[in-house]
Amino acid sequence: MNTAEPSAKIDSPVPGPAPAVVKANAVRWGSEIQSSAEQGDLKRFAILRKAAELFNERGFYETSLNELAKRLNVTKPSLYLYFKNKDDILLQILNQATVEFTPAMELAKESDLCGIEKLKIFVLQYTQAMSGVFGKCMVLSGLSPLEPSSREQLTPTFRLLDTFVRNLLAEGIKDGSIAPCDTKIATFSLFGAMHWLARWYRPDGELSPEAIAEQVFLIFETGLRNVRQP
Amino acid sequence: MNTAEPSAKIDSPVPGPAPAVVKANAVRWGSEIQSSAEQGDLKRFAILRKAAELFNERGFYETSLNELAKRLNVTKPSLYLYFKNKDDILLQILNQATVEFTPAMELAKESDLCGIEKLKIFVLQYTQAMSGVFGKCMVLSGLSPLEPSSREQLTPTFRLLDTFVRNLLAEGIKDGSIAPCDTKIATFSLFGAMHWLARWYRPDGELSPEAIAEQVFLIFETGLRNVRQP
DNA sequence: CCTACCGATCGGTAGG
DNA sequence: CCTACCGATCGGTAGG
Repeated sequence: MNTAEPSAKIDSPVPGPAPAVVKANAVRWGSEIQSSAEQGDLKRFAILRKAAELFNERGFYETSLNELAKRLNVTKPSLYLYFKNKDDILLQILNQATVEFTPAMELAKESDLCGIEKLKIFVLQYTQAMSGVFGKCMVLSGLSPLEPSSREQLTPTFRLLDTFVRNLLAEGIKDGSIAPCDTKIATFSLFGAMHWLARWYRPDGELSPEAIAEQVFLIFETGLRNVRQP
Repeated sequence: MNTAEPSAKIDSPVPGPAPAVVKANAVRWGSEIQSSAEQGDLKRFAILRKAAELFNERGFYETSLNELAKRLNVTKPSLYLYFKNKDDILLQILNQATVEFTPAMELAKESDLCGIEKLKIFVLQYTQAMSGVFGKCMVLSGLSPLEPSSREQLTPTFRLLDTFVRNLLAEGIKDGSIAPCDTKIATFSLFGAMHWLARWYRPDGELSPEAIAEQVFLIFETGLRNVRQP
């Protein structure tokens, strides 16, 4: 008797290809039949989501696969039907994180605005992506627990992310919307601020992710010094 | 049997450069005689330093005590003469980090400047402290690997650090040198930027810690938007 | 799909 | 006699 249906837990505010969630324990031959492949994807995603939650709460190394399995009401060997090993779980979490922050780059790129305005779009989108479970896991667990081979699989994406922002700053400096500055350090400062936010952000806080993102951008946009009253 | 005093306070007056570690097996009655207590302190600090380096390179969990001992040309049991356990090593590293960043608060507080100028002093000092091995370890390893009891021992200091900066911002807003903003988010953004820098900073890079610190502050002080050419 | 169990390696500590 | 340290091995637990 399997009372556990991990896919029933999924509620996905995911920008990416979030699988539509239906009650998986519903009529097996009802109007909304699912192929076993679809069910497998849902289960895989449920594991991914719960794993990210636990990694964020306790840390990657402090979370055992027995614990993860227990929280999903399955047994440890079941996890290996969907993932190669513990490393693979984190890798797929990080892959999901990249899926969720990629629109931030695309939306900024597609817009026909000046540098600082494009940066605003990016910062707002990216910060919100980092407030999700997968984004937070990317910030909190990072790539260091991964085996070198898994890490190398992700580095191109992160390098792209970095150069994207740096180019955006350079573009803004060129079009005059951004003050001349060290784009490398500005880029790192920006990511640092956004990632640090992901660290302490709690969904039950006072401010919404949108409001936080706007405040962060505002500080970087106009600075802290009061120009009117020096 | 534990002969080491894990709770022993770190008396090392070392904000920045570590004491030059001399070969302990050198001339026993040379001109520079050391008491066994002094030798013990030097050895303890040498372990601390090497541990921080390894934790920064590979991570806390990826570094075994055997590996640490090997790199110090001693055996693992020797480590337990100076530390209670692996947890205690990280705890003392973080204690050293707090010793190194505390002057940043004191110097800012002692100065008789306005809010934004005090903030400048703090940011410059703190960023440099974070570019040291102990500061980097604080950022990279963090408090999460610690047992709850060890973590609780440090949280007051970090809470103090946070409120210090937030109060500094409030002070600056009051004296008119800092533009009105959400001090909570500004504080987190600042720490995020400074900590992220510690993450990628390499001593062999182009820019000195001082130059980097100045750039970081400049971005937060004046912002990215070009006010002359809107 | 579960119970049971492995090979490897960890942190920590015994005796000499 | 004490300190520092070694070779050998402990119990416990991780991934699989």
